[in-house]
Amino acid sequence: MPELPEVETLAADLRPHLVGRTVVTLDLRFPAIVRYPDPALFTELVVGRRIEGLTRRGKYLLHDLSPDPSPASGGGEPPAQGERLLLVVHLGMTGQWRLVEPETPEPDHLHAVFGLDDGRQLRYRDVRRFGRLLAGTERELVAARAIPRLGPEPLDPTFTGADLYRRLHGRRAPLKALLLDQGVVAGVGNIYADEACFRARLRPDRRANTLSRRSVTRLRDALDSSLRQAIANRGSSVATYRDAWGEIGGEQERLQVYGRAGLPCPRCGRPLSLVRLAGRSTVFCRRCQR
DNA sequence: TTAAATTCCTGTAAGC
DNA sequence: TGCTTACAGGAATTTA
Repeated sequence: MPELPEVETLAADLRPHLVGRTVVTLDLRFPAIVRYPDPALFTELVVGRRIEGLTRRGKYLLHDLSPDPSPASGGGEPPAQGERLLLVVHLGMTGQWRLVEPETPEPDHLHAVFGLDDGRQLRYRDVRRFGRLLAGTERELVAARAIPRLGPEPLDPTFTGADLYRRLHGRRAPLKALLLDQGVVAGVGNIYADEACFRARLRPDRRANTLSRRSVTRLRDALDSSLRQAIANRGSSVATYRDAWGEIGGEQERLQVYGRAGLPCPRCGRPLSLVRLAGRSTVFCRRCQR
């Protein structure tokens, strides 16, 4: 599933190809994949705009669009904070965002095709349709609750153990449930929540309010190293994740606990346990994680 | 406000 | 072989 490292890989790969391109056509095969605004308005907002930037926030891909459909050369002042016009893509579980030549055969479950001014196509494909497309200004999307308030970026150097501790203390939910809460920290999903808990040697079912400051600092560092290693390996392809070129990542072979229930713990060799937590399968070592 | 449960969605695999 | 069932899970929504 696409989590922070997978979305980061997509953004970095696509950025040099997309920045400067203009969206000239949009073929919405499954209009309900557009969650905001309505599909007609979405099309109106996106078609004719130039893509001026591509960034990631949490698990969201943010495409900055030119403020004017037919921008005068030279450009004006950059938009005020919150006024950036964005094309937003969230991949959900099985979403794929690919840049292809137009003659590339069409796969099943293709929901949107964006034609670019260089002839290539940006295709949104999503078997389970948990993903979504949105467009609007940053301010508008948040005000309309089309995008939730997101917690800090775990790889931001200003995100400290003390910061995470403040967000966890007083919460009685299991640690894992809070790591999955995008309002606590953005971009972490089931894979890297389990990996970070293992690295930090913390049981994922520990009540968050029982964690010491020291443990939470270890957890912050574990999140950082798990996510950075995954980015270095171009993400995990555990199910249907593919990069912008349709290729798989390399991190799935290096995961220490996710998907390895019953297999030996990489640290102590005892079989890894499987439990259900926050509605998610959760794998951890009963001996190494306390 | 918080926590837990429910819902959406379809391919895959297990069981009979 | 063919059918049924459980399972995978991000996050919005609902319930307590």
